[in-house]
Amino acid sequence: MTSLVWLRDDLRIADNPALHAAVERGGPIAVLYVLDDVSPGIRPLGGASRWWLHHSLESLRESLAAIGGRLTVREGAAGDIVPAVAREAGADAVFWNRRYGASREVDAGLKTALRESGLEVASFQGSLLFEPWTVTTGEGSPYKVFTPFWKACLDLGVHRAPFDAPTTIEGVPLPSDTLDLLPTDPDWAGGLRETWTPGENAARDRLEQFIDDGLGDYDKRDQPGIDVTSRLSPYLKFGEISPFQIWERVEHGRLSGAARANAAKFLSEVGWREFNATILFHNTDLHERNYRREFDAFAWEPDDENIRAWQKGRTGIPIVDAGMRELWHTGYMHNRVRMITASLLVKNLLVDWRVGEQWFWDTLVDADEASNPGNWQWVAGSGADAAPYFRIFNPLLQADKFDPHGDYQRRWVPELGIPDYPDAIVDLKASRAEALAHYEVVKRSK
DNA sequence: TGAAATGTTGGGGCG
DNA sequence: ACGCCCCAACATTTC
Repeated sequence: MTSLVWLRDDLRIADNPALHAAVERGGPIAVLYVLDDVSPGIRPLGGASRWWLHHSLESLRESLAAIGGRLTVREGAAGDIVPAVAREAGADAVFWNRRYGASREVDAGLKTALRESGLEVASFQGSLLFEPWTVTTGEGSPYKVFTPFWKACLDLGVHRAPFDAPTTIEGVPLPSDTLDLLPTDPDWAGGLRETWTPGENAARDRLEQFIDDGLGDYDKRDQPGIDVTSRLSPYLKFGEISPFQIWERVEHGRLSGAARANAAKFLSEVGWREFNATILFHNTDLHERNYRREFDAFAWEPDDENIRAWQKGRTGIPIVDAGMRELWHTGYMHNRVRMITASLLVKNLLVDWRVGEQWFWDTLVDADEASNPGNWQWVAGSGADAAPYFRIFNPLLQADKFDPHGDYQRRWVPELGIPDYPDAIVDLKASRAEALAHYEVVKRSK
């Protein structure tokens, strides 16, 4: 009567439907995480994400140990390892929470194979409030525009409250690989350590702190110099907190008047995560291919020197350099600045959005299979409900508008105002005109 | 979840 | 006092 719970992007013990099902079933529970960089449809984690994962697994190991459980970690192809560990554990049931990208084919194959060998297998809804196939237009097709999508979701309603964490489980000790996912030589993770505490307990603390200190001023969230965003994205990406827990706390928990006034706006940002996941479900190659195919005709003009200047935060445009340096140092960038830096790369520098998407994938601790390419395509104009291509940010005006006192820019670019701060690598007026000229091809091939 | 170009309006200076 | 012009300020259109 042993169950195996296979964890992926759900590294938590509270509100974990697969773990909950195993607890309800009774008997010993083996908990497995597989670091799988090899199965088809898997996109290997970037460096910053691997750093986060390392600490997240440590945290999970402690949380499980505190209630009697054990965490087994293995490295390799999940399709081989999950059945093998099920055998080692003597499990007759395997539970997991569903994924929604290309790797779900791995899961489907496993479900069939495990059932054929006589095991009970069940998958659960753990990381999305609304599963992609349940949100459709009147015609039964997926939504392409956020606002009607989110309205349809709200009409459906969130169908369950979070599950409590189990208070005690009987773990199954199994041999475990030792994963060291931390960077060495050089150790570039100093800024990440200063900035973040991965893990389920820290996720809960972060949510509470956001509700106390951020949500009431959430109408100022577009200002990167003011710390009012939730910063929950990496916790959500690794499933250290679930959207059900966020929903429950914000929609039904105690809030100040000001926080209550901003609750719907914040939850709609959670809605964008749902929207991108739905787009990914229907377009599993989202990070490789234009959602709007007419953008295949766009003639990108990548230039290695420009790309390097952008990556290193040496474009000579203060708000852009600030953002790229925040990213490099902390594994994170304020959302408004993500839009500004992305716009410069794609529109002023005419670099294919996939180049920027890959850089963010490698450097963000919250790099998400759906949100990262979804948002890059949003900026590029090639995505679902995207910003029109001709909507080109002027990064200097954006900086005036959203960092009017320069607090954010000076924080990350301290040499501002000193003579050795470089000139801009691109003429904003001329490159804007050139971008619009390039866009003509896309318009014609529509 | 823009920006720039172009158009319109109206107050005030001034002949 | 009047008309003309200038030009912010705002609105609309275009990309």
